[in-house]
Amino acid sequence: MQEKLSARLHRQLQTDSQLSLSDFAVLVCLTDVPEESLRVSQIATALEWEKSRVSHQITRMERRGLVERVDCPNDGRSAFVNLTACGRKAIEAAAPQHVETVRTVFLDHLTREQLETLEAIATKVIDHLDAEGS
Amino acid sequence: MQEKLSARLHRQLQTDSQLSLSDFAVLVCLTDVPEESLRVSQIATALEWEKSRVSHQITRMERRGLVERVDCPNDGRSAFVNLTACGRKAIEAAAPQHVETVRTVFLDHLTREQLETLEAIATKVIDHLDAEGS
DNA sequence: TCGACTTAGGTGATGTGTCAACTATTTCTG
DNA sequence: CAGAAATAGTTGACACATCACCTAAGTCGA
Repeated sequence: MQEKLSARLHRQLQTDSQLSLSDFAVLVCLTDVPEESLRVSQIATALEWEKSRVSHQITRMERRGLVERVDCPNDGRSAFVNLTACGRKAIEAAAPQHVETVRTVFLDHLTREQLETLEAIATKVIDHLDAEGS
Repeated sequence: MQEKLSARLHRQLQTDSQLSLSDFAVLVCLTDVPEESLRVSQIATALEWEKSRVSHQITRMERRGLVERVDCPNDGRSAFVNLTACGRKAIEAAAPQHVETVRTVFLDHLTREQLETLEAIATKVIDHLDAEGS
């Protein structure tokens, strides 16, 4: 189910908005903060991605003009990732349709009880995975 | 949950047996038939993978000696994929530990009811995805 | 203040997955 | 039977993920 769902959501986002789920995830992070700017490590923490994964992803997104890297003046090691106008436009255009798709291919098929059970499962399994140190 | 689970299972399989989940899936297909041999398209159907994905995967596995390609005498277009001794050894070594990991990181945390609910959810969602033709 | 350690991030190799285009071989049909 | 269409599989380009390793910059104790 999970593989088919991801594939379906990925295809929808890609077709309708030329964004991947990874692009979308990063853009959501950035739009979630008022400055529309985060350091690489903050994105990594938020998404639970490796820093190298974030770095590669940002490189690709920068190439397409969705975000831009800006050196941090306080700390010469860090780099800020800023949302560009193009990136903001992209996610604003993509989000409503994406949310709608999540509903129609997934949420709408679940009863409230089923959703609650799934949430309980996920919480339990994730807690255990996190506890054992991955 | 799903991402963390896949990551965890992948890491276990990779670390303990030098196999990826994809390798494992292909090997399972092959060991499931008495001849230990399938055509590319049969693997694609069984795993619901694109034929191109299968082809790439087989190329990589062939390079490592897990499987081998054999031309089909009846149909010049087809190719058989055969399990090698090395491949059989690999999956026999990997399977018990992998199954055990699936239990300890996932199944053991679910009650019978939760498992049944999850199954119902998956069936419903998958049926719908399949029905809409993608 | 000097050197060890840590932290932030980037890079290249390799494996993985998708798409579009391609070759070669049936197979079907007029 | 000739040519169109379907089928089997491969390939190359690119996006994505992980790993191991690297650099540069800050931090901190002797």
